Amino acid sequence: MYQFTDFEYLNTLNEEQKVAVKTLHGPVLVLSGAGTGKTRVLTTRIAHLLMTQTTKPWNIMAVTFTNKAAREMKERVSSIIGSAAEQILMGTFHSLGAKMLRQHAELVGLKKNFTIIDVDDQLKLIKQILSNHNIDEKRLPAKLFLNIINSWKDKGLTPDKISDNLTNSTNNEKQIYQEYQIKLLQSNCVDFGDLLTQPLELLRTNTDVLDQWQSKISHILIDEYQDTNTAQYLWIRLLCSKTNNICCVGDDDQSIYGWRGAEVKNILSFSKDFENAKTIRLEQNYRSTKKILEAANCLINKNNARLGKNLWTQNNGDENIEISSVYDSSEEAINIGEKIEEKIRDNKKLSEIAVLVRTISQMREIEERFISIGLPYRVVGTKFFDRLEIKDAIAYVRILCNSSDNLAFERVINTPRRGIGSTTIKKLLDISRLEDIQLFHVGENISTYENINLPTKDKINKFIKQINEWKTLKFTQEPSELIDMVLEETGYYEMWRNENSEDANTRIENLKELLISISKFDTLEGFLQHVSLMTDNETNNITGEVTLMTLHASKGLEFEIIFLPGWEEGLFPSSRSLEDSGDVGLEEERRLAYVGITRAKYEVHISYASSRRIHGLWMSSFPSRFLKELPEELSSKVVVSDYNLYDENINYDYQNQTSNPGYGPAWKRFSNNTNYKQKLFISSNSPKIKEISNDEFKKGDRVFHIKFGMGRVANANGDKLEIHFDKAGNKKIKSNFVEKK
DNA sequence: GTGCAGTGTATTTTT
DNA sequence: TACACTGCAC
Ligand SMILES: Nc1ncnc2c1ncn2[C@@H]1O[C@H](COP(=O)(O)OP(=O)(O)OP(=O)(O)O)[C@@H](O)[C@H]1O
Repeated sequence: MYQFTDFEYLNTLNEEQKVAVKTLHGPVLVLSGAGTGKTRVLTTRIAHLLMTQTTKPWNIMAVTFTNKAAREMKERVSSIIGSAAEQILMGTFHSLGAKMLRQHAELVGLKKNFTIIDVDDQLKLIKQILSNHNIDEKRLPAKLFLNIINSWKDKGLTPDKISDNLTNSTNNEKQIYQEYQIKLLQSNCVDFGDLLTQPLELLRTNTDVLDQWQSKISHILIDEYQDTNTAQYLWIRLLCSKTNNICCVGDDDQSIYGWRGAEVKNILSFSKDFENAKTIRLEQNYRSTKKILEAANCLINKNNARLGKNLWTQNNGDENIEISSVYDSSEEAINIGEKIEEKIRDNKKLSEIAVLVRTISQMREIEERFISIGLPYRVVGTKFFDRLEIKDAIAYVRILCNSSDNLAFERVINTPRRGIGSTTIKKLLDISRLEDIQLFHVGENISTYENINLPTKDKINKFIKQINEWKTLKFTQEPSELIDMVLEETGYYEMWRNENSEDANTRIENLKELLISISKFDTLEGFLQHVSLMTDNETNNITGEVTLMTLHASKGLEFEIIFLPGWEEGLFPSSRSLEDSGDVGLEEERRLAYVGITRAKYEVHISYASSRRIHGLWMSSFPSRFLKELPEELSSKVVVSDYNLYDENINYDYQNQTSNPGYGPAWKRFSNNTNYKQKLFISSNSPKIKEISNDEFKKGDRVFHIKFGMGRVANANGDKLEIHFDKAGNKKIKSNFVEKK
């Protein structure tokens, strides 16, 4: 027997956490709010399972939401138990699924070296199928089918399980799905959804495989359980049904992937799904200050579909949530930049500051601002591997590793230009489809086909010959050297060099960067298997950089200071979300806001702009309804510019947006507004809107503000004034926006 | 088969 | 705005 007192890592836990960690058998659910130490429970529990010798590292399967999270968890576990942590099966559902699938690939008709394709390739494949069916894409866009197929996969539905009442049979959805799967199989490819459905099918239809895995895995641990989908749920149910040793942690209020098939009901019905489950609720938040936590609780309380919880903290801190109203997105970026510079002067670490946005498109302007003021930053989740030149290069890797990969073949055959144009490619595709052979083999036997002219055949032969030569070199050459050679010999580098532009140079640099990441792998196959699942860029943040990312990507992370720009109706909550899913969509948006706020330890800075450019048009925007849902007494309002049109208390008809006064392109109204041109001048020419007025303000002064009218200075601190307005209440305003009266 | 001009449409979030 | 797609001239 062991003694609990021996395990000093348990001292870092509170009593409830200890219960969760020490319950080593049976189903355990830790359901609790943000920052209550759920992830810490999971990490410590893994260590405890090993320290108590309850099981072996290779018998543990731990599922995280991102690969990065898996890496971090592995690091933390090994800091407790040492290098044995390496042997734990740890990763995302997708990466673990891929692992299982590679082991048993032949059972589902794949080869071990199958390629994982991305959404772009999925779409290309569907487009090909639709055009074979003469389906008019204007009427039924490929995207529609993509969404349907993906959502079926999220539910773990293979084509044979699609019953007719699930489909709109006139659109042939089921048949398209079937053909899509056949094409994938022929290319020896899988998509992301397959990494869940195929392993599930594997376990469902092969009892010996199921047996083997059930005996292998003694304990399953899952983080962020609220964002699992049906396919994932079914998979882990099968895996753990023998031992029932499953421990899930999550928070129903942080479920933000419903649009991707995540089912909150998985976490809500855990104790029904797993008999004798122990449910543990943690209530102490260790991350945020009282004010932040209360504001977040108050907001999430507006959701109806939730369990509800008590959260408290001992962390004091007197910073209110700061809500800034700005004129437009450019001023917003400037403002964030200034605030961060202030933090630098206060000796805050840049690595403890993050800007969380709703949409990726918001990032650009902020990035540009950071660049122009020389502020170091990093973007999490931008996909290096999504760039055109990287995809081209990877397509070469793909065809060298898996010659069946039709999509890679198609991408590469005329890149760079070889004089094999769309007509020829169409002929090759037709042959491939009619004779049911891979494009590459069509190419290999090109001389036997009649309807292609000789010069073209020569070009194709030459291309195939090149590929085959490189394939033999795979065994002798370093992977990165080989790809460097491929890019040189194909003339791919040259194609960009000839362009001789700034853009082309960056592309060549990116390719060099790619070679560096390839060189970290022993084989091209190894690289390829990782690259399709890799999303987070590895940049370590030791130098100290501000982090810029989407709210979705921020899940599970924490920072001292958080900026949340773009809290405007339409953007956040996103109008698309409301249109598509109504109240359900709204509640998910609100959870997203909750996630955003609860990332902060000490400070939250929210901002909203009156005007934002959408599709190149200036649109006026109203403050997000979420602002009203934050407690008044916990927030401080800052008016950054006196040209902003609304404050967050404006009466706005959320149900019927177009009925609101002034709704529509802002230029309509602004064109009649003399301030408009003046404002444009200021925002485009002056890097900082900071013409400190010479007027000294002191407590008690009467002042006038263009929007809030008359008021009296309640507090003056340099150019920062706190003013009691006669009509508009208390506001924090910079002195250059008010006049002394 | 290639290149370019003109048109239309889209931005929600990701493994 | 910005990029993907189409149609046309060479
Ligand atoms: N018992 C504890 N005592 C002190 N600090 C703790 C304790 N448990 C966790 N923490 C700290 O609290 C913070 C939040 O922990 P953790 O990330 O595990 O929470 P979480 O519940 O997973 O949060 P979220 O749901 O927001 O992702 C971390 O900084 C962690 O180090």
